[in-house]
Amino acid sequence: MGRRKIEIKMVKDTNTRQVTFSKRRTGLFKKANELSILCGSEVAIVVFSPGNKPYSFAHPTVDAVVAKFLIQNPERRGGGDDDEDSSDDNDGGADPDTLDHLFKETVEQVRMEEKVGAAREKAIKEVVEGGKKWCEIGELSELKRRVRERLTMLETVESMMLLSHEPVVMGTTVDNHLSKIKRRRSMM
Amino acid sequence: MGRRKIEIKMVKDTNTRQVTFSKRRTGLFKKANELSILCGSEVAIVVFSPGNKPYSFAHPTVDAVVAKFLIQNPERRGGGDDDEDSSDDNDGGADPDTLDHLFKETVEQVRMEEKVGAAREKAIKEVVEGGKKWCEIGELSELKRRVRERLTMLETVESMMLLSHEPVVMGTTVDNHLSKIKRRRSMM
DNA sequence: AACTATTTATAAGA
DNA sequence: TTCTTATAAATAGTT
Repeated sequence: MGRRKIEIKMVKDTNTRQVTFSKRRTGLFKKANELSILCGSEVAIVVFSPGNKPYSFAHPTVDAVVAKFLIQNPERRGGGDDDEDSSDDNDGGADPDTLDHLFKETVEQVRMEEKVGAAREKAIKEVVEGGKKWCEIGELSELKRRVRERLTMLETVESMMLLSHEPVVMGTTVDNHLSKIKRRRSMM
Repeated sequence: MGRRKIEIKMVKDTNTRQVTFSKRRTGLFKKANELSILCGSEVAIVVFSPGNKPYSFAHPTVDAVVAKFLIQNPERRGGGDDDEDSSDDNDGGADPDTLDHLFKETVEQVRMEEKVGAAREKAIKEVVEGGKKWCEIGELSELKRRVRERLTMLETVESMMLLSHEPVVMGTTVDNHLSKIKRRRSMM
């Protein structure tokens, strides 16, 4: 697509490589934009330049699209390189905004978290194994505090769920539920 | 780029839209592949077809690239639509595999988790606010158990870090550290 | 950053 | 869906 045909292999000259990156990244994002408009599809692209600067294009958002992807593909884990995805043939969507879907989504998001958590553990292990000195333990305590908070939150939600098995008046707020819980607890 | 020029706007005919999607998705992934080879860059693309099927291309992996992106861009949160990223001009890389970098990465990963956690909370709240019935509380307990496990892990790691302030013999394993910790605890 | 000679992607059509 | 092909678009090398 230029004065000459080029082979698709690493461009050696650093300068040329950077220029190629710029031009092609622009082209790629333009194509992605057209695709999202023409077909109304959600798209997310993340790419790092040769100098390791991050660039992204997304519609509506990297986070939204990637989260949706990870949720729909929970069992794609551990795999390898380059991947084209999606099983096979005729386009059938995921289930819509059913309650069941919401719950599954929730569970999958937690699984996702766990994955990230595992990566963090690995990183920490590597550091500790290397026998490095460490001086930011204060930050770790902060993390612990946050995890504890989340545990509390989970327990609260659990209570809320239990309550929601009762008939609930439409428009009832979370706060209402919470005060119900508190009342129950104070009765114990 | 075809027999006629087309306007970039939603293709109305469902069939044509699906065909356009297929062709353009292929083209987009091809371009992404070329970019990653020519410039040695990491790339990840996630896109949903008009029928909501997920497709992805990545080098080396969607997870790896996206995680790296989220880690490097912790403060891009809350934002809106279409985005091109990266501040401005000349390509300067992120810091290499320093210890400090590892720690930051770790902390950012936890932040990422929290974000996902927040999304989950939101989903749960929506369901509970809607006053829906729920029957899978068993799953929630499972989540609680996992969070508790993580808290334990964090505490262990903290101890390991404290120990690692001592001179450590190269080749010392995590298990060695753990037994040291256990010994200390039994002495308290 | 611009400029073009070329190569490449792709809209229609089969 | 896959292939063909006329044409639009992207881009490699150059300035």
